[in-house]
Amino acid sequence: MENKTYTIKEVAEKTNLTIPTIRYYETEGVLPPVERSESGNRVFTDSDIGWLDLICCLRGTGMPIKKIKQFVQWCLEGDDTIDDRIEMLIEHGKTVDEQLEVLSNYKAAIEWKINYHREMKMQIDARRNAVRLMEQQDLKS
Amino acid sequence: MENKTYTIKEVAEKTNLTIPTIRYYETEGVLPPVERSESGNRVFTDSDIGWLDLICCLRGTGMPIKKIKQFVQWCLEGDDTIDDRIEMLIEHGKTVDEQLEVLSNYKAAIEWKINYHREMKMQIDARRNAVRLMEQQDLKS
DNA sequence: TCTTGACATAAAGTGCACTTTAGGTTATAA
DNA sequence: TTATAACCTAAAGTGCACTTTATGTCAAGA
Repeated sequence: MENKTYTIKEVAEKTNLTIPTIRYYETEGVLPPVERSESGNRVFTDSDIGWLDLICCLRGTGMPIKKIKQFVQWCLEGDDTIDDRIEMLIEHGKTVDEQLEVLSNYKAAIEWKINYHREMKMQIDARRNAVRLMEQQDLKS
Repeated sequence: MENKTYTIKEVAEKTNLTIPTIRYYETEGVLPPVERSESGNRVFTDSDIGWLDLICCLRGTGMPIKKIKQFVQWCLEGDDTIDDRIEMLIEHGKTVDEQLEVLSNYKAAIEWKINYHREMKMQIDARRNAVRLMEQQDLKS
């Protein structure tokens, strides 16, 4: 289960990234260099998929590519960068907390809007029914 | 408190948008046309600020400008669009729920990473201390 | 009266994160 | 053996949401 390798297509399916995006991440240095077969094709390992999962996590929480690259480079540089890495993660975690708060406030505002519109709709329907009833009255007379 | 008017600068401060962004929203038709003074300057009301708050809420939850424009246009068209508006808000609300879930999963992953790195740091420090102690031993001998 | 600051417009520019295109190599299957 | 599919690179293109620039008007204070 550990030494399995994957083609770029398989990795794309596993990570929900497109093939060009994965290549782009590697050429940008966000994804560390991937092993190659004799013919030059990328041969991905579970470790590479791990890096991509990390990249997705950081991207999905709004971290720019450049900063992710910085973090990954620190990881590759080794022990001396451990404090920098921890600090970056903690700082980033705080921004994610902020995003969560902002987002749930917006969510509440949207719910409020929905209810407001629903009440509006009730009134509109009531008015239409009233008009319809009046028209029926007119027909009868 | 209701008939107060504002300059574009004041609105920018109130909404945390830049002046060009507010103008951009109006020219794009996302913000309904704002009243003008005799000299052609925009004169904002609380209602305009309300629109901008809505726009910020929808933008901040990932709705593209075009769709916001659609929603605002529906609002201006009146009663007949009430069902469309409610449907859009409900659908959008669902995507916000998804965003919240994804984001809190990512947040958990980051916390996990932080702890992982902290444990790593403990080991690195322990190893460094061990080396330091051994060097002191060497000096004594 | 003149200058300063806040406003205006139209059009071009920017930054980011990909995506698309064009052209080429390699391995398997009919 | 030839065609097809999966991979490759380098470079140009795209889409979105603004932002910047260039140029001009207008009202108020020195």
